[in-house]
Order: sequence, then structure tokens, then C-alpha cells
Amino acid sequence: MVGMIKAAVSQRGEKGGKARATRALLLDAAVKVIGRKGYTGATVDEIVEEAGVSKGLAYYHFKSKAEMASSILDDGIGELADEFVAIAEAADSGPSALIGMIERFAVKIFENKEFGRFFVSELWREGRVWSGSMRENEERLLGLIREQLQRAKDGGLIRPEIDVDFEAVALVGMVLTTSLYYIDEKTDVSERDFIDNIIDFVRHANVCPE
Amino acid sequence: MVGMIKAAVSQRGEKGGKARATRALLLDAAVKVIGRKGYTGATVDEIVEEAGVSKGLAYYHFKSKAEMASSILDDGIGELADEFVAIAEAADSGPSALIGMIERFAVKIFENKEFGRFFVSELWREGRVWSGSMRENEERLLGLIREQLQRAKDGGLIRPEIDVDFEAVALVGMVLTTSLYYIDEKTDVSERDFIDNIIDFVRHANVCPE
Amino acid sequence: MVGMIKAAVSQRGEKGGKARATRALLLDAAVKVIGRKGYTGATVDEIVEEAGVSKGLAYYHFKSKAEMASSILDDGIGELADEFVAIAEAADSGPSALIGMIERFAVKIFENKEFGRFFVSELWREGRVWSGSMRENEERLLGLIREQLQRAKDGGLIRPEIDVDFEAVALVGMVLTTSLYYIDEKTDVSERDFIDNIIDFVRHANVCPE
Amino acid sequence: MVGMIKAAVSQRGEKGGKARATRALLLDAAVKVIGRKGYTGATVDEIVEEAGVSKGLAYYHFKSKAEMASSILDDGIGELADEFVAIAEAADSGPSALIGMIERFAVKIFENKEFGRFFVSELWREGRVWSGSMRENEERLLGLIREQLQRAKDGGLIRPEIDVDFEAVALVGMVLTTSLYYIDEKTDVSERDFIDNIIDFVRHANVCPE
DNA sequence: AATGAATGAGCGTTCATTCAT
DNA sequence: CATGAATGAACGCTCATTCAT
Repeated sequence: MVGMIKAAVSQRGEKGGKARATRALLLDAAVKVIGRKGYTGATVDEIVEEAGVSKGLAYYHFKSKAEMASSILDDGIGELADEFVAIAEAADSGPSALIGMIERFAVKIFENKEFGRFFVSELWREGRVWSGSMRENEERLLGLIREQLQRAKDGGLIRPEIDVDFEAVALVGMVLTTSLYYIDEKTDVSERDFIDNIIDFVRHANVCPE
Repeated sequence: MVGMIKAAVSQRGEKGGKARATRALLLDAAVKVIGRKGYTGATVDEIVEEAGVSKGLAYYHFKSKAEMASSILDDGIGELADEFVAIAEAADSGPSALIGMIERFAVKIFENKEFGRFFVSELWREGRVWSGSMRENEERLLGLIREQLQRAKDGGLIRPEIDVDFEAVALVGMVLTTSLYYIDEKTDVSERDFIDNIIDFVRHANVCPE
Repeated sequence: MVGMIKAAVSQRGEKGGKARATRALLLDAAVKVIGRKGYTGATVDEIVEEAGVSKGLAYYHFKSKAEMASSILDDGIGELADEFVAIAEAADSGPSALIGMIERFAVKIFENKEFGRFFVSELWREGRVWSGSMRENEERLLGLIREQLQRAKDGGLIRPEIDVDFEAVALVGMVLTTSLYYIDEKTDVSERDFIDNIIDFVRHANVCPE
Repeated sequence: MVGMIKAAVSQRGEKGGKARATRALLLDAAVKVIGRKGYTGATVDEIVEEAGVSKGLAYYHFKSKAEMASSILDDGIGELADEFVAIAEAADSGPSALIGMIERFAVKIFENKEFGRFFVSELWREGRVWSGSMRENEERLLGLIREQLQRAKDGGLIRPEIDVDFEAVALVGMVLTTSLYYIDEKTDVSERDFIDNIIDFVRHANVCPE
């Protein structure tokens, strides 16, 4: 998550810079702890200790623990969705846009495993304060992938019998689970090999055999 | 989970049968609640209320909440692994065994969504009491899938560039995530259509184009 | 405590012999566990496990855990008081009766350390079910010692300035604490040396210097 | 215990003073309740009610109930041991140091009966968290008494046949038990008369008759 | 902005006791 | 006489949240 938040930190000098930095510090700590222990398992005490600030300060910046989690999800997925949009605009075909998105997604999860764990653990959990915004962001992500699949299908570039709804979910899930598995188990695997495997998988699962 | 546990319940109408039935009742309730709320989010109070028994009774049968969760995982995954072994022995080729396993896996998760949710949520969580047995069972599952992938690869029935380690994880993750997504979002999807989509996906992601 | 209860055990053959044996078995186990853990710290589960019987059986023989504790105290102190009476009757002077009593007391505690611990721990505890009978028995014990001190004082055999009330308590307390201390710490100390020390102490603390 | 802790409270009116005062308040309440009911019998709820604070606060200041008990023992016995050292340094002979220590000990227990009860009840209990520190403090106390007994013995001021190890334990035990007995039973007894009895006892049990 | 003491509801667990068999 | 499954009240402890400073 460091990368995601650093931008905010560097905006010092202006008014509110200190506050923004503290907020970022807290969110950074929150991803780490929540990724490790899960939302319910993480405690505010642990988060503030990891951040090196007092408990009162955390509640000055966020109205609740749930809001911290919300912010992580919003920031992380929102940023990803923005990138997906940019990739779609830049790509000249459905498959190339799709590959670009999946690659970006895989890199992000691979490099922010705590965020990935949090995302996976909470994705199917009901009754969370952030469930609403979570679903929206998730749908936005899936929608963008679906669009490219449809575009490819319409162009005859992927197999016609593919159900784009199903396919979008399958690809996202595949990326999430492999990333988490490889991060935990096979720490010797290089990011490049991992991404290559992902791309190869996506290509063959979808592409029309010529 | 009902199906998984019923067998144990029905054996022995005699002495000890009552205790075994209560144990099954509790495990059944535990899967439901834990699947819904997550391990940490689930409370023993909710579990015993769901089971319709007193709290003390839960601790008469299980020494802790963690042991309840452990038992669910052991029972569920252990049974699945046994079925995988049977499928492998009955199949006449790697791909057919592979398809059989994935189908069985998908059906099981589709029909026991709470179990699936629990499995996904806890798979990458560290420091759980059951982490050890979880990893063992998970490895057993993955190992069986890997074997069939290797068998198929050796027989030239799937693409030679496939990394069987990666592929096994990718398939399991794909099944888990699609099952959970479809159960939650698209309740109108038929089990048959869903399974067909899975099989089609697996076939094209791996099988050698003839 | 074995010695105290053995008598009851041997009365087999008559009706109720089995029941009496079980009762003794349970009391024996109760002294051990309660002596080790204290009354509140001991659990009925532990007691019945130590006795090798079922929990239901314990409640068949005793109406509560408190009654078990009560019985231990009644049996133990009651027996001791009876012995004190016999010693008083057999002795030809206050000091010799006193020495006899203290010796008997010391031997009993030395040989039944769990009983001693229980006795010491609960002696000054309020609000116990057995507090009443405990105090009565304790008073009976102290009364018998006091009588002999008074007898000795009247006969000019101990220092006239001695407060017999205080002295009785002091002697009993000294025996209890030294026994427990020596049992725990200096297991190599012989019973004989220990008793000799006790007797020497009692003699000099009281006896009139000639 | 009030006296023992008040000193700590009054120092520093500044920052941290509030926390220290609360800690003292809780310890004070803990001695009262634990002395009355025993360690296992005392509940944290009772302690915090006695202190007039919330339960959470108790766990903010102490990490467990056992640590509260530990602190009581450490503070109480540690302070006593320090006083013993001062007495030993100020005294001009073994017997006078000994008498001074016993007197100080008796006064302390007499004026803090709950502390005394706790001390007696837990002294011979195994498996407590504080067993280690308890034993150390107890040994320090006994060691200091032993030293003075030995000094007196070497100087020919007490009977040569006295076993100083045994004697130290006997004196401490005698003080403890008489204090507790008199506090409970004879509330009309004056502290002065009580202490005089103690001193008289110690003198005659040990001192060489001239 | 920032601290950390204080709160109280609720959690996992224990355990004396009851009761159907 | 004997068993052991079942109960429920209460215990030690945690933790999100508040608030005086």
C-alpha cells in the first residue's frame, strides 16, 4: 500500500499537510494489520501501535475502525478502476486491453499482499459497513473487464461460447488466489515469471484457436 | 454441510449415538454462522442458538471455538480429498480425472457456500490454531490435482508450456471465487449451467488444441 | 487422609458397604485435589477423575461440592478432637497432656499435608457453607489445649504471665505453618527431627524456668 | 494496605499522577476483596466495584487478575523486607533485632488483616503465576530473621540447641496465625496487649534463660 | 492536532449442578 | 448405584469508542 499512499504524504507544505500525512500513516498501518489478522481480528490498538501514534488521534482522523477499512478499500480499488479505464482507452483491441488489465491487477496484488488478503477475505462477507461501496467498486472493476471481453467476443477474437459474466469473475478470482498463494508459499518465485504464467493462462482460457 | 455430516450421525442408533448427533448438530450450525460472519466475527452464542443447544454443551463436545472450526475444515476438506483419490483411480486419463475433480469441487462449494466462504477467508490467514492441518489438507488437494495435470502433460494431452504448480492453484482459485460470486449475486443461475461454464473454462485453459 | 478413611472402607460385607467405600474413595480424592488447588480452585471434574468415578455418582453421595469439603473437615478435625480428649484423660499433668496433643497434631498434619493446606487456607475464610462446623471443631480443639494450659498454669508448671487464650492459638499456628513449610521445602527432613523441634519449641515457650 | 500505597500516590501531582493514583486505588480494592474471598474466590467485578471504577480500567492498568495479586504481594512483602534490613542495621544485638522484626511484622499483619489472610492462604499454594516472586520474597524475609537468630546463637544469647531454620519459620507462622485469629475473633483485644503477648512469646521461646 | 485514561458491552470459557437413562 | 450428556450463570478478559486535558 505504500505506493498508493505516498502521493498523499508528499503533498506537504500546503495547509492540512500534516493531517494528510498522519491519515496516510494510519491507513498504511491499517492495511498491514488488517491484511495480517483480518478486519475483525485486527484491533485499533495494534493499528495505532504500528503507526506509532496515539489511539485518540486515530479517532480524530477516522470516525471508526470500519471507516479506516472503507478508506483502504475505496482508495485501493478506486485507483485500480481508474487505471483500468486508462488501459481500456489506450488499447487497440479487446484482448490487449484485457491482458493489460489483468497484468496490472496481478502486479498490484502481488506487490500489496495485505491489501489482497483483505480484499479476498471481505469480498463475500455480508453486513459490513463498507459492503455497499465495496460492491460498487467491485462491480466497476468487473464491468470494465466484461466490456473488453464483450468487445473481443463481438470482434470474433475470443471463443463465441464464452459467458462474459462468468469469465470476468473467473479471471479476477484466478489472479487473486494465485497471487496470495504464491506470495505465501513460494517466495522464491519472481514477479516476472508469475505474471507470465498469468498472461499465458488468460490467453489460452479465452483466445480463439486459430 | 448437512450432507457431509449426516452419514456420521446415522451410524449407531445405540449408545454414543446421541452424543455424535449433537456434535454434528453443532458443527452444522458452526459452518453456517462462521461462513456468514467469518471465524473471528462469529460468536459461540450465535452458533449454539443456531444449533438450539446451550453454550455449555458446545464446550462439552469441543474444547474451544477454534476446535470447532478445525473440525469443519478437517471433515470438509478431508472428505473432498478422499473423493479426489477415488476419482483419480476411476479415471482413464489425466484430463478426465482433472475434469472430474474440478466438477466435484465446484459442486461441493456451490452446494455448501458457507463452507466455501470459510475456506476462502481462512486459507491465507496466518496464526490460526488450525493453520497446520489446513495447509496439509490444502496441499493434499492441490497435490492430487497436480498429479493429474502432470499425467496429462506427460501424455501430451495438455500444452507442454503449462506450469502444473501454478495451474493447480489457478484452477482451485477460479472455482472458489466463481462459486462464491454466483451464489451471492446470481441466485437464478442453475447449478448445471454453472458447472458447464467451469468445465468449459478448465478444458480450454489447459487442453491441447487438437 | 488415607488413614482417616480406611476404617470406613474395611467395613464391607454389611449392607451399604459398597456405598461407604465409594464415599471414602471420593473424599480421599477430594482432599488431594482441594489440598492442591484450594477449595474454589478445585473442580468437581478433577475430583471425580482422581477418584475414577462418574460425576453423577459424586452427586449421588454428596449433595454439593461444599458438602464434600465439609465432610473432610468434620472427619479430620473431629477425629483429632477425639484423640485430644483421650490424650487429656491419659495424661498425669497439664504439660504432658499439652505435649501429647501438639505432637499428635503435628504428626497428623505432617502426614496429611493436603489436609493441612486445606485447613490453613479455609480457617480464616468467611462465608463458607462449612464455616459454622469449622469454627465449632476449631474451638473444640483450642478449648482442649487451653484447658491443659490452664491446668499447668494453676499447678505452677508454666509461667504465670502466660495468656492461655493467646498461647493456644500461637501453638496451633506454629505447628501448622512449620509443617506446611517443611513439607514443601525440606522434604529431606525426617519426621522425628521435625517433631523433636516442635516439642522443644513448645517446652521452652511455656515451661517455667526452674 | 492504605498506608503502604498512599506514599506512591502523593508523589507527583503532575502528569502520570492520575494513573498512579488509579493503580493504587485498584490495588487497595484488590487486597480487600482477595483477602476476604481468597484469590480464586475473588472476582474482578467485585474488585472494580470496590474501587469504584470500570472493569476495563482494571485491565488497562494490570494485564491480568494474577498480576494484581502479584503486585500486592511484591509491594507488601518487599516493603516489609526493606524495613527488616533497616531494623537489622539499627539493632545492637541479635535478640533486639529479632524482636524488632517480629514486632514490625505483627503490627503490619494486625493492621492489614486482608493482606495477612492473602499471604497465609497463598503461601503454600502451588502453580500460581506469582509463586516465583512469592517464594523469593518469603525467603528474603525468612533469611533476614535467620541471620539474627544465628547472630544471637553465635553470641550465646539464645539456647544453643535451637535450629535457626525451624525457628524462623515457627516465629513467622506464630505471628501470622495469632494475628488472623485475634482479628477475627477477639476484636476487643488492643493492639498493644497483642504485641506484648507476641514479644513475650518470642523472648521465652528463644532467649537463653539467664 | 494529539494524548492516553476511562468506559461498558460483549466475548470465549469454566464449572457446579441436574436429569434422563 | 451409576453414567455422562446437558444446562446456564458467571467469570476473566478484550476492544471499539469517548473524553478531559
